[in-house]
Amino acid sequence: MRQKRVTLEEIAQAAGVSRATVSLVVRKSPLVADHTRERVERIMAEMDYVRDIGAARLRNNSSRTVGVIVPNLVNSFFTEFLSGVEDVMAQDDRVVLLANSRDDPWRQDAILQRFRGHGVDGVILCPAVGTEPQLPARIAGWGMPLVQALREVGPPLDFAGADYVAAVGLAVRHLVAQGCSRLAFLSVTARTSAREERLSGFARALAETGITNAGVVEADLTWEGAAQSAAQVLALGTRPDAVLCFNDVLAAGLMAGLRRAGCEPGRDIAVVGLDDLPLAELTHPALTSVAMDAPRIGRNAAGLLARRLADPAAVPQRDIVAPRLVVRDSSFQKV
Amino acid sequence: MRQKRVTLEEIAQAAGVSRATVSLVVRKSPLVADHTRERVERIMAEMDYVRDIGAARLRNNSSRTVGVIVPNLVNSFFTEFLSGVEDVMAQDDRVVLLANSRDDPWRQDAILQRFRGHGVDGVILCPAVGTEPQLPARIAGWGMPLVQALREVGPPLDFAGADYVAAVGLAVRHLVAQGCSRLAFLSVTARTSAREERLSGFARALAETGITNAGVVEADLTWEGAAQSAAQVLALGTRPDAVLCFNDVLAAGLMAGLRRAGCEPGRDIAVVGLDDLPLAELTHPALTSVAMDAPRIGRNAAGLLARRLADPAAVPQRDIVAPRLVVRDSSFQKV
DNA sequence: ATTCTGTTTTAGATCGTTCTAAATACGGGA
DNA sequence: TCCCGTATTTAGAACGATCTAAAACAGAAT
Repeated sequence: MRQKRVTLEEIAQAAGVSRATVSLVVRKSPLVADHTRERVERIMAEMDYVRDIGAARLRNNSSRTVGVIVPNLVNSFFTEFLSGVEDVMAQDDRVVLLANSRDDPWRQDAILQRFRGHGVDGVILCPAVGTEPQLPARIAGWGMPLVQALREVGPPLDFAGADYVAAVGLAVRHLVAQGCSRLAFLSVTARTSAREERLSGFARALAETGITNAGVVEADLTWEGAAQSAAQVLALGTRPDAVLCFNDVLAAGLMAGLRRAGCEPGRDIAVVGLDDLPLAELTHPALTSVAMDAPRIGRNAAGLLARRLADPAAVPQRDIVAPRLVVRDSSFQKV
Repeated sequence: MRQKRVTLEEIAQAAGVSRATVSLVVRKSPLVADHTRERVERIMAEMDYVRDIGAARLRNNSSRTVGVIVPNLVNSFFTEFLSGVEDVMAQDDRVVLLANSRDDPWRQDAILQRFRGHGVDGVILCPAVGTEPQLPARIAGWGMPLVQALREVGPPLDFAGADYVAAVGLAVRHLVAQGCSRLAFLSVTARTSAREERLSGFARALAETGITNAGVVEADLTWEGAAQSAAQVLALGTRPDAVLCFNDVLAAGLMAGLRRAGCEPGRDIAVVGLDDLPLAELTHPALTSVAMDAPRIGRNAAGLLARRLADPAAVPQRDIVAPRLVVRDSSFQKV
């Protein structure tokens, strides 16, 4: 039932030339004479030849395949990121092997081994929570080019991300301009570089503006978790008049929780998210957020990996996208 | 710089056995003696051996790789579906090649060729809008096992989807129970099997309940497109008191558009979505929707493909998940 | 005709695995 | 001791491409 594919040999036979010549045609080498190239190409088209990339890789060690590991396929930030990666890779005639680590370093390890077995040319990794800092070095030891994205462990290497310190700064300054003076931060339990960065951005922005830190509350990274944390937010020592959230998912959950508690977000308290997911437009009130252009980060990551593949010795590079404040209704109090 | 990998040959050398024996160990064949197996396995671990699946495929024709083609990575219905697929495939020690057709049949063709070149064992396809009905036959001609998901073209073959006819029925009956009597349907411009199924479900449900069809409006499958269609909905010959939408994204957009037009959804008019995306909880009012369990459909699709790979001659099977009505606030009028 | 260019083409080895078919080892039983 | 069956191991040929180094072929200059 399973067909066997047309091979170089068969094309060669049909065209009356050698395998090697056909191979040159496939790879668009300038060495072959025009008339031969034409004839061979015609025959390839007629016989529906498809080059076996696996076999090619065995010989020349390039599989035109890259692995992408994300911790999650539900949060649309990751899927938009993924979309950007896939986009560039497809343009470059590469294929994406996708895997979901579910934020589990153990699964992540298994995935890496699987990718290794499949001979990927390189990997784009958003490291799972709890990833050991030595991982990038270990991967390098395998001779596997690596780009980290969105999150990062270990010493600085190729990395594509967003400037969350600046993002938090934008948000804080906006809230201050709205007249807020007691800011809280809704953080997450999961320890990632993304979390540290936002927290340190928050501390710095408060210092720069001289505004009161009303406290930091932690929630599980789910809508429900955030909704439940509303009570803690309201019970903080100094009652905040604005809450900056780790991301839009938490912000949306928090708003729902606040309203349940009889506190109307956007009127009684300002709420600002980070990432500007599409859902920011759908919440009520519409959520003020800081846009990070996830697809762009994905494209950057793909670009970095391409660069690294082209020149394994290149000096490490970091591509950081700038944030953009998107003002909606959730931060308009005291109109 | 690029390391060369440890090969069977090297392991064989170190263990003082032949390549063939090591290969048997790798594949967990019962043929090897226990003491040899142990020794070889120990050495493999020590030397960090990783089997080259590409090379293996070249010989035995199974790459443990499957392609997945989705038309879109933004709509979370597709990404949840994808997540289900990836889940099962990972369990089964298979790897997912992901590609985004962007609903473009031409791109879709290019992707299929690329997958072919990579020697995927099979493909899960959600056909792009405008896909020719002969495509499944063509793919079969290549000897490439295929499962269609969510949408479908050509004669019935392996397919994983949801029962949208029933889903629409649930929604209509719910609206009728709420006292609605003039139903409109907000459809999409893109012609897919998914669209036809919902429309015919709508027609059938109206016939069964004897309710007035207030008309069908078409919108682009975007939040903005739906918002703009609100005017058309309100201008229908018979003014509808409920609108059933192609999916939640359209429903959310429509609600925004209605409110802009001074018509409060959930009070002046009922709105019901399909799919029950996470966003249904975030809209205001919270959106009544019919849940389709996208990850489950993904798992089904993966299961169907696994079955087909195991037995290429198996009779075609269709896995259809049942819908579940989730009542929220957008359909509670006349409380 | 011969030598010398430069352009095209090619035979054959090679990548790392699996398959086939056959070889070898090990225990009895005759 | 020899033979036979079962359990284990193996040599060598695949798989389909690419690489290397060399061969064949042109045309021009001698």
